[in-house]
Amino acid sequence: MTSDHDPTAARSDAEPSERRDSEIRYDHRAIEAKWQAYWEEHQTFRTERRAGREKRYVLDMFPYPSGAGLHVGHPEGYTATDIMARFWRMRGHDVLHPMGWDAFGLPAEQHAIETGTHPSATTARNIQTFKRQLKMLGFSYDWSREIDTTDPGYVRFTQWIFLELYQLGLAFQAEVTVNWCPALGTVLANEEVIDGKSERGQHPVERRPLRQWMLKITAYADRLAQELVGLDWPAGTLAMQNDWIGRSEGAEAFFRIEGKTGTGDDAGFWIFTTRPDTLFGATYCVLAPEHPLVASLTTAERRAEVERYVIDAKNRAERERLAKKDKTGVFTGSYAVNPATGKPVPIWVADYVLWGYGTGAIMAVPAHDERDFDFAKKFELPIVEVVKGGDVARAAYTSHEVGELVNSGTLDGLEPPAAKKKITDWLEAEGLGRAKVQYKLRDWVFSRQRYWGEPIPIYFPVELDDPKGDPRAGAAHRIRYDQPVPLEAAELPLRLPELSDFKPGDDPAGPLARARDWRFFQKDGRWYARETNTMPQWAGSCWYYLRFLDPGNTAVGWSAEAERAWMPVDLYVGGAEHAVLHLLYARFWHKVLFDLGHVKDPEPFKKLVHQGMILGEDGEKMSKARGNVVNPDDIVRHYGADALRMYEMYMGPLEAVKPWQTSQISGVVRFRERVYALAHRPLVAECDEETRRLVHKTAKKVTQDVERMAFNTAIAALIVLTNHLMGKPEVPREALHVLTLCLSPFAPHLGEELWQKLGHTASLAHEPWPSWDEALTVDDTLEMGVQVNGKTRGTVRIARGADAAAAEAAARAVDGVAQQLAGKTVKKFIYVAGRIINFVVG
RNA sequence: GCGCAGGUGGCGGAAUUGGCAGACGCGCUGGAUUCAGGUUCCAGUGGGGUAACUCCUGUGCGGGUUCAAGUCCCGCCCUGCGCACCA
Repeated sequence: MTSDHDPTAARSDAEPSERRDSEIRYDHRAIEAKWQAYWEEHQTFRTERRAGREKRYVLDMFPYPSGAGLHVGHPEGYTATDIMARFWRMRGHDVLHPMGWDAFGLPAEQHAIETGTHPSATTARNIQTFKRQLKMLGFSYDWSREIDTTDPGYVRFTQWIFLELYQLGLAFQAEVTVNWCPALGTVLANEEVIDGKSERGQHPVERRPLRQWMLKITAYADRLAQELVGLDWPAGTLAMQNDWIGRSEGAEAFFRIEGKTGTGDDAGFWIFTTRPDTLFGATYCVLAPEHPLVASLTTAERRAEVERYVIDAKNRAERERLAKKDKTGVFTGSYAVNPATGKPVPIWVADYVLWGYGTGAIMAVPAHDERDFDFAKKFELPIVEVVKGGDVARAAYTSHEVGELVNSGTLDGLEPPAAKKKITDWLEAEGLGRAKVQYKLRDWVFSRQRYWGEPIPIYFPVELDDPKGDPRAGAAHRIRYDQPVPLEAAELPLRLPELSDFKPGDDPAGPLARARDWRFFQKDGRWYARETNTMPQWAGSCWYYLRFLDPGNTAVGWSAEAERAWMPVDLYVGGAEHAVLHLLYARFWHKVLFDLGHVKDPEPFKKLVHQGMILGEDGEKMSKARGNVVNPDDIVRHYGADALRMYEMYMGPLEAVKPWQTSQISGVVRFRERVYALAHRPLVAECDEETRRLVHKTAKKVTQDVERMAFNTAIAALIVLTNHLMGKPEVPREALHVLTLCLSPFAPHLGEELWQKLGHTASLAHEPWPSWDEALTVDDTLEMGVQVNGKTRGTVRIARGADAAAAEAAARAVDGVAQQLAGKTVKKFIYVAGRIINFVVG
C-alpha cells in the first residue's frame, strides 16, 4: 500500500473533526430526529402549485390504520413514491405527495364489539401510531393535506357522491341473495362461508334474499374495459380487470317449450350463447336451479327429484357451486324446441348453469363445449357434430374460428364466424333472437349491515297502524322501502349515531336499526325511517385522491381549479391485491364524476405500479401465526430510517416478491457509514479525470434508474462511486456534492447532513438535481472481449472509434488469442465496435 | 384447466438492439489493525481441474437459429400470484 492510500495519512494534516474513518460514527437517532424536526419547522414539503412548472401527483394507496401498526411491507411502496416525489421536486416540478387514512372498516368495529371501545377511539389511536411511524421514516408528505375517511367533513362528500349516483339511477335497491348468518346477525362475504358454516364460530349460514343497495357498475362495463387501453399499468392488472369485466359477444335465442306457442314469458325461455353457429347441435337445454320456469316445467313424476335438487343447490353457497366438480343435474320431464331444427330437446336443471350470468339458461351443444360434453356423457344425452375439425365422440371440438359447418341446414359449408353472423341474422328476422354482448361483471352490492361505515343518506316514509303512534317507542309500523327519499346536499353529512352496543342483532337491518332516536324522525308531521345499512369500506377509497387536491374545502369535495391543477395521478403505487376491486370501483366513480363534469379526465390513475410483497426470512408470507413478522420500529431503532429505506429499495426490483433478510441490512449500513466518513475527509477543489468521469457516469446512471424506478441498481451505482472515493485520502468537492444529491431521495436524513457538511444552510429538498456532461460518460478507450469461435480468450483495450483493422491487430496480439489462432486460418473476423471481437477459425 | 409473472453462485440480485454471465450487497476464506471484537480496512470468492499459466464447464430441462444465446424460436418441467363451470 502506498502512503497516499493510507487513510491515516490524512489524519496528520486534518482538522480535529477529520478523524480516521473507523472512529466516525453516524448517530442515526440524533441525525434523523434533527432533520425530521427541521422539515416540520420549515414546512419543507408544503405543496405549491406554481405557474410554468410541471406537476407530478405521486400517490400511495392509503392504509387502513390497523391496531398492529406499520408492517415492513408498508414502507416499501411508500419509500418508492417518496424517492420519486423527492426526485421530481429536485427536478423543479411541483409535487403533490399526500397521505391519509382509510379508516372505516371491520377490525375497529370488531374490537368495539369485544371491548366496548368506540371504533372512533380505536381509529384515532391507530392513526396516531401510523402517523408516528410514517414520520419516523422521513417521508416527504405534505401533512397539511392529511385526510381521514371517517371524518364527518369527509363522509359528507362520500355521501354527496352517493347522492349523485342515486340521482342518475346508478344507485338502486334490489333483493339480492346473500349469505345470512342468523347466529352472528350479519351478512357474510362468500369468502367468510366455508361448507355452509360461518368461518368464525361455525354457525349455519343460509342463502337468503335481502334488500340491498346496489351500484349499477354494469352500465359502465364497456367503458371500464375499453378505456383500460392506453393506461400505463402492469399488463397483468389490465388483464385481470379485463377478465373481471368479462365482455363476450354472442346471441340470445328463444327456446319455445314444446306444446306452447308464441314468445311470451311462459311459452319458453331465452338462452345466451357465444356459439349461435352451433345452434343445430343443441341437443338439450339447461336451466339454472333458480330459474323461475323450473317449477312450472317440471312434470308430476319428476317433481320430487327436481325439488330436492333445487333446494340442495340453493343451500350451497355460491363459492362452493363455482368450485369445479362432477356435473350434477336432473331432468324436468319437459322439452323445448330447437328453433333451428324444430326438434324437441329435453330441458334439464343443473347447477353448472349460473343464475347470475346471462339469462340463467343455456342451449347445450355437447359436441362443441366441454362442459356440455361432460354432462352429456354422464347423462347419456345425444351428441351431434355441427363443426368438422375434431373427434366429437371422444372430446368436444371447441374452436370457434377453424372448421366447417355440417348437419346445419343452410349453414353447411360455412366457417364458424360466417355461420354466427348468418344464424344470428336469421334469428333476428324470425323474432327468435338477436346479437347480444354479455358481461361477467355484476352490479355492486353496496350496503353492509354494519355500524362503522358511512350512513347511506336515504330515508323512507313510515306507515303507522296508529297514526298517533311513535315508532321510536315501538309502535307498529311499516317502512316503505319502495319510496326512498334522498337527503338534500345541505343536510350532509349524515352522522353516525352514538351507540354503546355495536353487536349485529337478529335484525338484518344492522346495528343502526337499534338507534331508534336516530333512525326515526318526523318531518312535516310525517314519520320517516333512515336507511340503516352503511356503505362498504371501498366507498371512502373511491375518491380520496380527489379530496387530497383540496382537503380544506368545506363548500365542495374539491374545487375545479385544484382538480385542473393536479389531476390525473401521475404515479400510483400500491399492492396487487387491489388490482381489481378498488381500482375498478374508483375508476367507475371517476367516470361517473367525469360524465357529470366534476372531473376533466375519464381515467384517474395514469401510471400504476404494484410493489412486490416482502416475505418473512423463511420465505413465507409474514404473519403473526408464523412468528416471522418484522417490525419497522425495531429496524429503525437499531439501524435507522435511512437504512430501512435503502435496504428495502436495494433488496431487488420494486415489483418483485422478495424475502426479508435482516443480515443484508449491514450492507447499506456500512455504505451509509462510509459515505459519512468520506464527508469528514479533507475536501479539495481539484478532481482527477477518472473520478470526474465516474461522477458524471454515476449521475447519469442514477437519474436513468430512478426514472424507471430501478432503485436497486441506482443504489449499486452510488456504492460504486463511494467505494471509488474511499480510495482517496482527499475527496473532490464536486464528487461529494453529486453523491449527496443523488443519494438524498433514498437516504434523506443522511443527504441533509452531508449537505450541511458541504457548507449549505438550507435543505437540499429543492436543490437542482445533478446534471451530467454526456461526453464525460463515454470513455475514449474501452476494454473489449476477444473471442475465438465465440469463446472468450482474452481482453484488449482499444480506442473507442478504432477501425476493424486496428482492432484485429490489437486482438491478435493478445496472448491467449494468438495461441488459439496459431496454425489456423481465420475464416471470418467479426468486429462490432464497442461490443465484441470474434475470430471464426476453421 | 385458463391468464400473468418468474426460474442466473451458498443467499438477495445485475446484465441497451443477441456481444467479456454473475455488477452491487450479504455470507464465506485469508491477511492487517485492535486488549478484545458480532469493529474497520485490504485481498480472494460460480463449479471442476492444475505446481502454475493454459484449460474444461456453467443462467430450470431438451432441441434449434446465429460468428455469438440468460436474452430469439420450438417442445417440456417447476415455482409464485390471480381467475376458476361466465355458456
